[in-house]
Amino acid sequence: MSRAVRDDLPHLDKAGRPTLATVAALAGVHPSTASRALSASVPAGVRVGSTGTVARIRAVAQEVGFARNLQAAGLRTQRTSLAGVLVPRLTDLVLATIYEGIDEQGRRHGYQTFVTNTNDDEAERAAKLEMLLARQVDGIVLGDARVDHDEVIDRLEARKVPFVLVSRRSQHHPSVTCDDRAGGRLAAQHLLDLGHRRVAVVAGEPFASTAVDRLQGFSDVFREAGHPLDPDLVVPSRFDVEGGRRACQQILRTPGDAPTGIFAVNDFAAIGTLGTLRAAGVAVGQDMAVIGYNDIPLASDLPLPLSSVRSPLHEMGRTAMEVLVAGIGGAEMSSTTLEPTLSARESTLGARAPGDSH
Amino acid sequence: MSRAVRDDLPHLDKAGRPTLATVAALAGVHPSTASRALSASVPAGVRVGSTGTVARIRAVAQEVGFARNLQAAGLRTQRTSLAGVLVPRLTDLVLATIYEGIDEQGRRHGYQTFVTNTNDDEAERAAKLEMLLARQVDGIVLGDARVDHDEVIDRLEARKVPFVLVSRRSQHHPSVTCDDRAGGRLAAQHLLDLGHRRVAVVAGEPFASTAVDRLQGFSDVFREAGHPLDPDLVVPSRFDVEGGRRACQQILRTPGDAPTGIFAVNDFAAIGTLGTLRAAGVAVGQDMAVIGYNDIPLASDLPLPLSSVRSPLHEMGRTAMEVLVAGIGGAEMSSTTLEPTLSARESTLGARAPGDSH
DNA sequence: GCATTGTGCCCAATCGTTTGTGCCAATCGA
DNA sequence: TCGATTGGCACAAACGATTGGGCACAATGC
Repeated sequence: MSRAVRDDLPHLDKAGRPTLATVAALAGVHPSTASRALSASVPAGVRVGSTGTVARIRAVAQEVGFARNLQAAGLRTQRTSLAGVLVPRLTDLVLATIYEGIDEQGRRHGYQTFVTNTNDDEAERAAKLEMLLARQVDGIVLGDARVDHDEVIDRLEARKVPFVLVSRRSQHHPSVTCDDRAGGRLAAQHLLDLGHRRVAVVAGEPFASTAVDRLQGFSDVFREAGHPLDPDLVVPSRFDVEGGRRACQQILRTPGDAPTGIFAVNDFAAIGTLGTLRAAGVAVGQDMAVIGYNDIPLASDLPLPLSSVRSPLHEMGRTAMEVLVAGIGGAEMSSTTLEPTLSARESTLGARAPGDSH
Repeated sequence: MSRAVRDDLPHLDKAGRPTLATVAALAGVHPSTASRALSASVPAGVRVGSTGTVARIRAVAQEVGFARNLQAAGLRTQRTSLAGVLVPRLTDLVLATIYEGIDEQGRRHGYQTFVTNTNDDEAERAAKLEMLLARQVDGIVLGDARVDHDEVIDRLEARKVPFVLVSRRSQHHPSVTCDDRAGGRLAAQHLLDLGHRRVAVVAGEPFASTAVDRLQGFSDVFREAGHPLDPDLVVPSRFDVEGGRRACQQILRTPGDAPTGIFAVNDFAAIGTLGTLRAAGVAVGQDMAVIGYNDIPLASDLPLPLSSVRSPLHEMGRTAMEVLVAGIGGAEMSSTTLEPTLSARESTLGARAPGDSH
């Protein structure tokens, strides 16, 4: 373990930490030599220094606990090995999971990730983006794109910073998403197969392609089957528990025949829906089928296991970072779509499938 | 809106972005003058420039879309306005919520936060810490401290970087925590009051003070009441759903009288517990009481609302950042403890309290 | 009208690294 | 033994911003 930073070293920085000059002086070489000796990659055909010197310099660096000042290095090299990540909220497990995939893959390529919340707020998005750019990130993963026109994307293009969208698509821009339309279709077909004809949708935010596409796919299937959705039963919502709760309350207040099934475009909204139904005395799985989206880890462990459409969140994050790294390297970036699958459980099947687990 | 970065500007950086020199040249002043004109704070008694010049410089900066290179600025000023945050995992809603508090309060003081996962792994913690230090963060919030000896804390002290612990305490180091011992006592007293005498604990990770202290408080109350815990019914666990599931399986396998109540030191572990109990055909709320910890937002909306001890997560994060900022400013840092409260619901009360909501 | 004060800016050094270039000495072939 | 080569390192110039010091000029006081 590097140890005991001595206080009498030469060329310490103002915080008292050893610099490259410290190491160089102690090893009796020039800072430039120290820099080369400590740079990880063997610089191909370049002058690399004798093995003895390199070893000596590395030993000294180790001993004084030298840590390269990445700010200074980045200033010189114009690369930070930093990827910016913009997400709506990290308290949303879906985004947190995607982020983990991004970070994991980034690390494989030597990138660190700088993630920040935007709360889906336009002003905040712009401000956070500027912050990331000011910190000279090498590229950006955008997890909060708007489906139609997106000012943040415009800026990104103007600045010529490599970027990729994840989770949500926007127009033609390179993105890594799950096939949300197909996922919506899966949910719809499942409910149709179970005999439901009049269903409601907790539809999420209209500016998010995830919500829009899932609803679209869902709606298509019911229309094609001759049972088009009742527009009054399609209510927008936030993506969290509270959003689902409110949307479900509105659904229950809607006049006309009550639906027999509810599709929530997000598992947390589905849980809020379950809460509201329970408070209203509706027996989920019997009187009402509920299906969510994303298949978060706790869906199968709920007191009433939740049916859901599984999207490969972690993989989505990994893939997005892979695309970004390629883009930073100068490659052309293209979009990727991953496939969702259905996890049917008791919230739609009723109490007849106790053996479901994962 | 700053617009249309023209391509024919002088002194662009290598990525084609305008620099301070660009702005200065266009405004017909020296870069130093531009720097002063663009620095936010009015430097007390220092020469500040004529209002006309300042306005002109600012206009130019706006027009060419100048964004200060924070790397270069940080190199010169030795301040990054960056606070590092180390957490076990952001997919843990508890930590994600604390992080949001940290970030929110940081922003108030002009800090950005650089958060990263450590997965509670020692090697990863050390590596991530070095990374943050290499990026010259001004201070660090540590969300994954070990209760006993913590090597990361040692390093932090050696480097003389201001830091504060959050959520988990460790020895005498300044920390902002919830009174976990008191929280454990609340849970215990609640179960005792309901008549439970033989109870099990899904105890969390032994290196986390949160788990240790909650268990300690819980255990104390039962011992004081003359019903000491059966050590076989206290099983360590991870803090997630899967961890709770496994721990509960072990509890169910334990020979001897079955317990009538289970305390999980974390809500996700509690949900895993619910899942396992359900699969085993145990009726929670009737045959078995379950109480969790943290009172996450979905606890009240579960198909069977979960009793829990609420800890003020967001506030904990805010407070921690407040302490850190003071510490960076040179103030002495001291520990703060926040108070938990009980949220009793049907997972312990049975089906007789349908009116509970939040 | 002259000395004094103050205002508005520029100059140049500096933060800690990286990297193209060039010098010196050792090594090699003949 | 001599010239050509090359290995090993030092030099110095960046990167883009900040900041103490100082210069020129205008305003002020007497």
